[in-house]
Amino acid sequence: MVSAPLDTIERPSAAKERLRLWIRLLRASRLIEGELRERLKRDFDSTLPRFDVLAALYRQPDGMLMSDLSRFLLVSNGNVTGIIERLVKDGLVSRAAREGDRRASIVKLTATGERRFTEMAAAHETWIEEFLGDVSRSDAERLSATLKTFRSNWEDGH
Amino acid sequence: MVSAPLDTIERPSAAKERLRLWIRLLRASRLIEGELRERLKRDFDSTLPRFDVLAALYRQPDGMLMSDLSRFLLVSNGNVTGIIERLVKDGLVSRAAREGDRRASIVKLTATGERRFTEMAAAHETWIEEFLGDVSRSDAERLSATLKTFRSNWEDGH
DNA sequence: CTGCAATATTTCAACCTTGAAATTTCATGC
DNA sequence: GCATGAAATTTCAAGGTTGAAATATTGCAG
Repeated sequence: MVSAPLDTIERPSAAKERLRLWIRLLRASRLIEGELRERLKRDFDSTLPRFDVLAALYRQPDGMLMSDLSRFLLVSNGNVTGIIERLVKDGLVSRAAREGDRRASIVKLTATGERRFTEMAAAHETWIEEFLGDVSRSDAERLSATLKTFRSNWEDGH
Repeated sequence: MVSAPLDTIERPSAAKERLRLWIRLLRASRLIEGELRERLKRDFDSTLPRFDVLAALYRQPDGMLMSDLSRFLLVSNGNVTGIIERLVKDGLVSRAAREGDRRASIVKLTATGERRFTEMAAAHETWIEEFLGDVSRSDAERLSATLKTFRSNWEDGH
């Protein structure tokens, strides 16, 4: 037993590789998020959290509960309260008590909100294409699959 | 010319694939960030932004300027001001005017800060291994390489 | 019915974040 | 010397974020 396993000598451990991955993942998201934030502000006088809420509601024409939204977006309840408040004030979202349950509110896009969102979504798509256009289709598929697996495993255990 | 190109019929366009990639990237970072935030709070009564600053300073024993920090961490100047304020109050970071230039402050870890950071960093590594342990070494390497390429291309153009 | 746990949301303090304006200090051309 | 622009940082308002405590409503066991 003179030598350690090859893995620990000849290249970074798998753990180090995963740590490096996390750091790059974080930096990439921050770069992209920062750029998106800037453009949403510039072109639509809006924000990323608002965009996320609109996107979630767009997929659910029958509306969502506040708690549905916070679960789906991975943010706290109190957070959603504030964001919805502003979207309602801007006329992009409507809010009504759920039939027969005055605790729950059902939140929907208004017609204006829907129109506004489709504009934002179109711009968003071209921006992402601008940012990630250099990633080949096969890389995108592989990466995407890895991240999906990660998330499934994660959510099963938590 | 009866049929469109195969790409557009048989599977999502490369652009859609990249959009999907972005969404998964974002969700993965948020899941991990959320979990890290929770544990840093629970075990060290600290936060992710503070951890990031300590990590940056740990790599630069001679200290950094406020502006170095904000550039490296991809956050605004004003942001760094507040975080450093709290770290100084907690005794983890020291601050002094740069020799011969009273505009600039050089920020360093204190001995306490260095000790504290190494504890946090050790925990951080085991957490990341817990989160990403299911990602194989080769997947980690591939993903990491793709993200690195993306970032290089990005930073060249901006 | 009535009390009490569960559910849905809001409130609040503390912190993070940005971008723009203000402040302080430095460097340089005249 | 000195104005004046550049550089480094701070300040500030507006918004995003969390987690814990408070509020309001519902459902249900007895």
